[in-house]
Amino acid sequence: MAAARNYHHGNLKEVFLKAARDLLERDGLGGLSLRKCAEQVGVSHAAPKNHFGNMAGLLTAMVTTGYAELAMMMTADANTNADRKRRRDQALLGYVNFAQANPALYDLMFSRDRLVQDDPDLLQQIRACFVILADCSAELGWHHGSLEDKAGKGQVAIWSLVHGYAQLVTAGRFKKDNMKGLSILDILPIIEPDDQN
Amino acid sequence: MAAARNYHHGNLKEVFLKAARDLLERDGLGGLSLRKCAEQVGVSHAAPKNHFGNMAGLLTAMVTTGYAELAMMMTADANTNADRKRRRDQALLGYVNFAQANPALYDLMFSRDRLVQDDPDLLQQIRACFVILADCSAELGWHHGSLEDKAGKGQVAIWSLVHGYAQLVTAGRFKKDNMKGLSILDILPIIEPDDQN
DNA sequence: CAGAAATATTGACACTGTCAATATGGGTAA
DNA sequence: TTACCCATATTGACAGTGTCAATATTTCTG
Repeated sequence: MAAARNYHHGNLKEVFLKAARDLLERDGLGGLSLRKCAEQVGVSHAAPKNHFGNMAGLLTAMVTTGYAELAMMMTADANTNADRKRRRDQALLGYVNFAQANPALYDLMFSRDRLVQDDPDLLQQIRACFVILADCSAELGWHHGSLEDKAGKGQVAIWSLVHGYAQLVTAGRFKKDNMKGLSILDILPIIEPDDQN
Repeated sequence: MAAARNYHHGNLKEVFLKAARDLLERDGLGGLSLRKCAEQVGVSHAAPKNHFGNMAGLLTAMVTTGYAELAMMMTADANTNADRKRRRDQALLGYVNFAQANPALYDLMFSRDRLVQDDPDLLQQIRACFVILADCSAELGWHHGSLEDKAGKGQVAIWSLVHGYAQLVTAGRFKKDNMKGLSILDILPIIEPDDQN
């Protein structure tokens, strides 16, 4: 069933995905190629066609697993009965940790081309991540606007903030002295300014 | 001086850059190739080597002009003697407008690979943009922390927020009913919550 | 056990970036 | 003007790429 033999590799799809992610993080998207992955795994250059169709299919599969892992990183400590604020902080820290651990994949996860944007699995994983983030924005201390307005603005705001922070920090854009060492939780108070006034 | 003839095109660099940007926005980064640009401009496939060295050089030149245009979009109305808050809003709107007008280039501007990251011109243009953004964060209504801390946090926060918003909105991630139609200024009040309490 | 389906290989093709060698023409100094 | 240098453009070649059709091998199924 799960035997790695000559023909019929057995679990080529998983092994190929892992090799592709390693190569992506090592050499960047420009250094990733189907043929290099195939060589690394030890199969012929056309083997991935059966599992991924084409390059866009491979990248989409990689990104889909990325969103699944991102959701796991955000909910790693969710089973502990901590209060909402603590769980929210854990989710945001997990989000940034994922981006820092997989910077090239994280970039690819927000690419407009190269992916099969309407892939059902991909869309589902994206939605799952957004649901977690939206929950994080539920109790932002906003003071005006209807409930619906506050919800929409809060979701846009927290997603923009954490995504922008994650991408910029992994890109090395925060290197000035007064910016170094700041975590997402340090700049999060802009969303809850009345916290300890 | 600026004559487009057979040999010695005259202003090939500019024309090539424009063709590359058109192709980038039309077909995405994956659809951009030196040879297509060369064909479009009407020169041989190796002509760009003299001006850009290699593909990374071309992309770096494109991104550098992108940052220059971004700075212009942010300061378009700066000469009018409007108050600081109005200038700040104009800068943020200009930022998002640039991203929406050049989504593929904007993505490339934050790519970690494919660019010559230590190019002096590129670094200078990035710095120029950041200075404008940092100025926008100068009067955020934060209530605790030292002046230095507030400055660093404010810069990280506003850059993260506007970059995240720009990339997510151009990626089409804000399509839910309660998120549609929100501009960067709609979610900016999270930074100035005491505004109209 | 036989045929079907899944999976992997081989070979080919057009396209890509890059480089060396060559050709062309503009700029400059004699 | 003339002769030369140098910037610029072309040509040709090469290895590497994704993709596809045709074929081979293995597993699954009735």
